[in-house]
Amino acid sequence: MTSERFDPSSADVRWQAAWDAAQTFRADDASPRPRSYVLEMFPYPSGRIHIGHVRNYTMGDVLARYKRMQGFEVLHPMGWDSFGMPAENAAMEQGVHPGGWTRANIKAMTAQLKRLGFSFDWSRELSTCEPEYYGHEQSLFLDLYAAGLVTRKESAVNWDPVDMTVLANEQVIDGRGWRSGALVEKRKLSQWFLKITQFADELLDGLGALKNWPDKVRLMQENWIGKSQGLQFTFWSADRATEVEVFTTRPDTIFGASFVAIAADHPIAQGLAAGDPAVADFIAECRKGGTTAAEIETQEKLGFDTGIRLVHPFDPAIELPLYIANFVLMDYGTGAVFGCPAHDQRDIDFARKYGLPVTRVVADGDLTDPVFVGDEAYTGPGALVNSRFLDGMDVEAAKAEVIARAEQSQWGRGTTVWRLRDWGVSRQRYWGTPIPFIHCGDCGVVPVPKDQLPVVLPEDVDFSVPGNPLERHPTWKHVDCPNCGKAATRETDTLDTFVNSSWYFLRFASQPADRPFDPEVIKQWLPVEQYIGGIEHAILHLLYARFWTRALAHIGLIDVKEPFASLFTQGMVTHETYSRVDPGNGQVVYFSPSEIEKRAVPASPEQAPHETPSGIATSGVDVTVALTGMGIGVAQGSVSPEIAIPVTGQAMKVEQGRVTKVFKRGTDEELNAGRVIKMSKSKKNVVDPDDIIAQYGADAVRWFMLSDSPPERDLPWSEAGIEGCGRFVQRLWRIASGNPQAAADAASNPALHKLMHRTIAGVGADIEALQFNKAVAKLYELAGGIEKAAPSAEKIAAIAVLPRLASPMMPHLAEEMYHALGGTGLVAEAAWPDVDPAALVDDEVTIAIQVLGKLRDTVTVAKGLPREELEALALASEKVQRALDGKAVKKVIVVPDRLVNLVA
RNA sequence: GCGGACGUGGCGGAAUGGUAGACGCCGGGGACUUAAAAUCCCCUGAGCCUUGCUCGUGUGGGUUCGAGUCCCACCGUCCGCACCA
Repeated sequence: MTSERFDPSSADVRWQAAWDAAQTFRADDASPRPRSYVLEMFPYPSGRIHIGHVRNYTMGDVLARYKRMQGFEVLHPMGWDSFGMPAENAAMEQGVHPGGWTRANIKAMTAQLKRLGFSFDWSRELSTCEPEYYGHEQSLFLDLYAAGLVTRKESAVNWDPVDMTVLANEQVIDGRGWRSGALVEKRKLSQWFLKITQFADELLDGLGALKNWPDKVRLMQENWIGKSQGLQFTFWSADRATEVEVFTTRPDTIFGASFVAIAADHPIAQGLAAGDPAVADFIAECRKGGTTAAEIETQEKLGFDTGIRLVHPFDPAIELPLYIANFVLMDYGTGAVFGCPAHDQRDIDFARKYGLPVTRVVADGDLTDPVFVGDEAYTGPGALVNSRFLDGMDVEAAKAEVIARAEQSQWGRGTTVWRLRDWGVSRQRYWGTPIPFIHCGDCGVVPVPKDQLPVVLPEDVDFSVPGNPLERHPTWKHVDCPNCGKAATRETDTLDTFVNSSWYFLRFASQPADRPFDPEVIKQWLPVEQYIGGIEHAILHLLYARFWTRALAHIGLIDVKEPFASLFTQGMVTHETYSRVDPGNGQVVYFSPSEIEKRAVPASPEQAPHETPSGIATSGVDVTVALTGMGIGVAQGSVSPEIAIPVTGQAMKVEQGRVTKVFKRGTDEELNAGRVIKMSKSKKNVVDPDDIIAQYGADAVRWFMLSDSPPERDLPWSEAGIEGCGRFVQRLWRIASGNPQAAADAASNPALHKLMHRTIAGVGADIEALQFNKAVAKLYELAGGIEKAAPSAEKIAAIAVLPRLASPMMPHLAEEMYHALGGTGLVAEAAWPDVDPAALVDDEVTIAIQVLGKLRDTVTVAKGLPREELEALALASEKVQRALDGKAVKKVIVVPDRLVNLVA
């Protein structure tokens, strides 16, 4: 019972229902099978599934399905990272409730995901905005608080005085709120922090064990944590009235010091400013500087000599001027440094500008002259010079010596400074996890008792006025103090949404109603065997999740320390862009590539004004791209003339097949074929997954996501590419439905037998290595091999194995093929085919014969032929003799079963 | 500026130091068809004096019997960080 064509529109839903009915993808905690936890980063419910999600989840799905076929009990869950700002923005813009908006989005996106046939265990679906999730998060937060890992401290935030809200750094544009346009103020607020710095060392050391993480991500985290070892010590003025604590990673260069500099925000600078308007002016000048990358780069080094002189710790006779400098950061180290211009580029820039001494203390080869020439600091290795007792030591020895002496004389100590800050988790926002604390006039900050959890976010809130709706809710924040019973108020800050995503992988593994998770169940699933997501989460999300896992292990709730054994960061899905500068207002207008089709039209109206564009390129006529005229003065919805762009970039208007106008290059009407970039609404180059599933079926879309580009690189979307995938789906279907009867006397086909087993082994290895593009190529080869083969038992066997090989990637088609071939049950539950190791061994090999490293001939011989025979065969070749041209062979390189290279 | 990745046909890309361009897309030719779609077959890096030869993996050097692959320098593209003491 087979139809001519595979019809995804009926097959997809049919098999999705079958998997559902059989509970195929339900992970069983009680299963005797070994465990495999495959996880993709869960999405924010923005409204629509993006093609990038499709790529991400397809990769995870292939691995999860393959692992299941390999006999693993697979946990492959899906859920929603559903707290966050877009819901509040929608509430303000559209007058809807954040919860309603979010839940409607989840519903729509769930339907989209189901259309793709992903093998998710939907019974474990979770949504972080529901009390069933965030209530447990509050409980964990209280546990961390009890363990001393949560603190409250004053911290500066970006405050938008019009919207009455705190802004993230990314929301501050040119010093103004992105929505209100109001000048942003720095405000000090008492905020909640998680003590991630307490785990800085562990988080850094732990990276070393994450062998299956991309080096790039480990390096980014390492830099983010930013460990620096050095010496912290105090400079005093001769009269002991001023002391400046500095930190340096180069204590060895202490005899090259020529100034001390403090940040504009440093207490000493602030103190001086109070009594001296000139200092105050200078500090104001420093603050003016922008904070963007480009501004910092071009910013000049500025300094202000305070007039204060500090004495050198090793010799009171040496005095150093104390400057206030704009390049010193208050929030790193101690907010003060000593400058050694000869060996630090920043310091030499500063010293040259203010005429300070530049003394060489590390020899650059034979250069030992104390007078340092030039404007480029020497930061390389060398021996200490001009440094008294340090002379002759190498840099490392000198560092150790200075630290030892400082500690002995008690004016300094060896120390470690981190770039990593404690994690501020307070958000003055409505749509987040309420922080479970109560402020009492008498008792201070009191944790909400666990039996009163969850602290539920009220739904009846008002977004018509700016500010945090929790603040002005009539009843919500008013509670009695759990401690003394007096009237008190709830904390109205909510948790950073990164907290939600810092432990969701635990809740997926185990979700009892009465506690966050069951440690015994966690033990059998964690760590996640393979985590897949975007590189944009290389630092924050992945660092926070690692921290939470360690913190929970630290307080004994779990005993896994690293949540993700392997990490894979996939590339983006890109698409071409088309744009044009609108001559009217000078703004760039984008056109959707979906409106573009290739066709030939005359290159100019002059050339052939009445030619009808045909589908055929003829010589002398440019191949052009025709674009319907959305956005070029044509009202949407009307019948548009077309805009055609020849490959050279010149655009023309085509009406009813006639070129009526040319948008000349170099004029203000030029139309540009832009770069291939990430899909984005504003560039009008998005492709909606629903549209392409409807057109080609889920399997073709999945297959495209895996084809061609290596998964870590960007994948360029193309219409031709997805069409090719659709064709391959049909091709496989024809193979399976073609009824390949082997004639009784048909010759056997050992080559196909080998190809089949090579493919089974290769596809499996490629999937495990996440090299899906290679697995795809191997399946194409097997399909081609089967099609070319004459009827034989091997051909029947190869066809029979095809559904199982295709199942992880094209699950709906695979089920259909499996049943067409008489399979019972579900191929999704079938075992991955066995490999015959004997079939992987070739008994014949092709030997390359080279002369002087250049290929001259090949011979096919039995495997394992001895060297002498290979050599003789090589010399017997006519082509080789011609290449040798009578020259004597001086040397023969033989690589058995591979090649012979004759050196003449 | 610092750190990292990458550079192979018209395009996406294959290639444990050992036959460069697997596989796919595009393109060309043919078969089938009244015709089209679909499908199938063949060709498809460049050049040439075409039984074959020469050149060819960003550029220039090097190591090697042999380099897309290893080393050095440079050019270009992309990404991350950013005055971190």
